[in-house]
Amino acid sequence: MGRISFTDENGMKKGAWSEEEDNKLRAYVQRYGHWNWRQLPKFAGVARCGKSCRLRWMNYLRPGLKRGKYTKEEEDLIREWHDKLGNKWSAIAAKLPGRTDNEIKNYWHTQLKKRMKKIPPTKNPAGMPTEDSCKSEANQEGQPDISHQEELPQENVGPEASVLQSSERIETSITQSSSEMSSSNSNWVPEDGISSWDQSFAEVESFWSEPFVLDTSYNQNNCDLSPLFGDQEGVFASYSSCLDDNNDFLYQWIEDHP
DNA sequence: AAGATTCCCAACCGCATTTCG
DNA sequence: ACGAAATGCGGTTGGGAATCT
Repeated sequence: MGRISFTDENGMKKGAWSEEEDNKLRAYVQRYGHWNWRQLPKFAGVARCGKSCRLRWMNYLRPGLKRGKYTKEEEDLIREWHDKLGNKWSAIAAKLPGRTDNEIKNYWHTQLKKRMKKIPPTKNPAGMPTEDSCKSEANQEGQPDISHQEELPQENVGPEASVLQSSERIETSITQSSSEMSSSNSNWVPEDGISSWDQSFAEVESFWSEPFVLDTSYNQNNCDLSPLFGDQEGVFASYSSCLDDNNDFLYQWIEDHP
């Protein structure tokens, strides 16, 4: 399914993603995170714009995504939260782990919207604001949008905490943590004590200039980077391990705080 | 069997918001 | 404080698959 792929006037590929492109993007993001979507496609060896890569990762390649039919519970949740929040798809998606905003949006338009015509809208039990009032109230007087009100536990310290402090958006934290770890939080130091990211980056620069080689033996929890980085492997291994831990933590936290 | 229509969903686009220098 | 760049969000579109006639 999807659109026929083609190359635009800037040499950027558009339309449906090929398996090869998916593999390149997946392998790259799983190893190094999305430190900068704009630059990422260049390093990942994908002829796509950053925006397109981000979308593909978020909606299709990201680990932990559920696919297929919606359960009754999920359907009820969507109805309930759409009632409260309106078309705040990303906020609704945050309530359904494993589902993307795009997916929920599509589901709403193709399934629930039709059915809602048959079923009268559910009465708002707690007098929650309607879509419109929610919108206006949330944006007044500097109040954060309701979709961004979740906060993470205070007791978090260390690299994770500094990342989390930089973002109050839980749903953003899930997917953005790795990029912030490296780009926004540039003072973060890998566990092995190597303090200069730039230095390390420069030392392995040859990697970036080499054509991308898909490592099919890649294992998220046990990736052997030695063929690529030699002695620098530790930098990236600890970096990627930190990213994984951070993501796991966030996913777990969301599970525990529906 | 084949053409028409509808459904579904991946992907694009434009705008808003956030971040950074 | 300001502007540019990066990122995120929601609406819309395009096209393959499924269904209907």
